[in-house]
Amino acid sequence: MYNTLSKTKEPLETLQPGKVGIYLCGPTVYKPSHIGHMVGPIIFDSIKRYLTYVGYQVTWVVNITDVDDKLIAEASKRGMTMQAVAEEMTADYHRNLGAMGIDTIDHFPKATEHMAEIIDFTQKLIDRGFAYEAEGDVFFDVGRDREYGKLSGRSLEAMQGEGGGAAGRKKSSTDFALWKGAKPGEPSWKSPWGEGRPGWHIECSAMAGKILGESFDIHGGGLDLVFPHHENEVAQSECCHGKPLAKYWMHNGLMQATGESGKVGGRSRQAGEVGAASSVAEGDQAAQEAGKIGKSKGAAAFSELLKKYAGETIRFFLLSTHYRRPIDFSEERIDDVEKGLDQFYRFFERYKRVTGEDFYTLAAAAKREQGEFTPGVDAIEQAVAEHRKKFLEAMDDDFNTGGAIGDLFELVRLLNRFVDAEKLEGAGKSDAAKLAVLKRGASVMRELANTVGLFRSPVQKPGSSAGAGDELVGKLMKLFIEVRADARKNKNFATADGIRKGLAEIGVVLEDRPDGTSWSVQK
RNA sequence: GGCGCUGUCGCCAAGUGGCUAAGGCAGCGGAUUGCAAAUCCGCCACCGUGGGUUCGACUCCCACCAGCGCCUCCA
Repeated sequence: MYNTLSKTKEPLETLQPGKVGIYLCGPTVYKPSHIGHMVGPIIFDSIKRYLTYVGYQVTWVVNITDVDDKLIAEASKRGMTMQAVAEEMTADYHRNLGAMGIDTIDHFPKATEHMAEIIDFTQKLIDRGFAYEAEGDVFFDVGRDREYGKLSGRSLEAMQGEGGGAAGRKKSSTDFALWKGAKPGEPSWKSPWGEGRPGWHIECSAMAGKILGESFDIHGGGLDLVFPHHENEVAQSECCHGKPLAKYWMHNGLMQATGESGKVGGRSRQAGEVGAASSVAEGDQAAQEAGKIGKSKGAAAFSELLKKYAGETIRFFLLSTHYRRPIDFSEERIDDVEKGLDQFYRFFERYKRVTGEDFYTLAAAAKREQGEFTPGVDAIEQAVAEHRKKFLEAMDDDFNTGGAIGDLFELVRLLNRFVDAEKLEGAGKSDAAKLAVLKRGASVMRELANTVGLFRSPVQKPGSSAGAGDELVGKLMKLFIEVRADARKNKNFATADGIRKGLAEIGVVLEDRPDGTSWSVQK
């Protein structure tokens, strides 16, 4: 796996044998989550599943930052208490995770529920000389940390800023707040330094330390958090405990909003070479349109996206590329991915028609070593074994879900080909031995998909399900199909095609098979 | 300006110092079908540009070009 700290891939060697502790930076709950917030959770949900499959016992923590300047601002804007805003957005976040099938997170610590730990942590840093109080604020003294900058690869000299609003009280502009004194009317907690609230980074250090220990295995987050958030976490935690915070740092690429402004940005940059200063603002504006989702004003709430796409579609979309790579977000792209996904869903339906069994509840190996696949005499089993191997190799190489999914596609095609070649579909065909081969292949598919949290249950696509489950609709469709079958029998194809065409226009697709006609609702 | 990432088929996207550079979407041809749909088969890439290292590079190094991120509170 790739480690931001060393900038190389390293083998996973856990602190405790067989156990992995993961801390992922969660959201600051001041606004509804957008798709960018789902990237980390989806990736780490898959990583946890995979590591569990490989044989580790994984503890995964995602924090909820529910006290923050932005939250205070949002609360006053909406005339609510900070707590009410936080609760509303936390609920939104949980709904989104649920829709995504992310149910492997073990702990969701909240900053406001860990004030004692945060204050204690801050006090320790003061006691050890790494932090200082100034008029009710407490700052981390960056100058005291020799290793500061090791994660993000920055030198202190290179970082000069004006120090924000608290410049006057800081020893150095690079110092950051551990504790902020409260202004009148702001939510606050009692502390040795007066009423106040925690700074941005401290809650992660305090809660990670409490749940996972002073040192743990993997710390994750978006690439944009490397600096300053993670750098500061490292600084305060390692100065406080005198030992490494996390052994591995994993950072996911950011979701980008696509826009036609890419060219505009390029042009203004070229202009900037001539008149350096003047074009900066221009460039920034272009970046807002084409840049990452987090800064894009048009970032739709994730819950809106879920009205259009199934959670699994989004998951598949994100998993289809490598986690460290930035992804451009556009609905066309998700549409494409969804079409590919349909290939799997159709196979699962076909599987049921052929074997009479449900793919989703198919028994499969839960652990890697249990699944070692010994091919039988059929050539197809050789191929299944190879795909399993390739899939696992891809996942072993820095969780390459994109490559792994490619193998899944090859696996479906293999299985489809087998059904075709052996003519397993159709009335009266039930060669038990061949069916057993199919089942073994499908169970490998089941096993592999489980490792990344895919195809866990049948998906209802938004927009395509309207009425489909309705009993009356079912009866009507049955009637249509019978009438049409009659027409076909009498070679009255004009009528038959007319029915099919008419239904297609209202989004119902008929498929004629040797053993009958099936129907489904398209989006 | 500093630190870093990326550039592979029309679009998306794996991957490798040397045998056929995955896969998906789109497209084209075929099998199948009364016609479709679905499925299967086949076709569709001189790996940003220019140097260098090497017996050999798309893969390593350098330069350049293009796009992108971070540089104090965005996952």
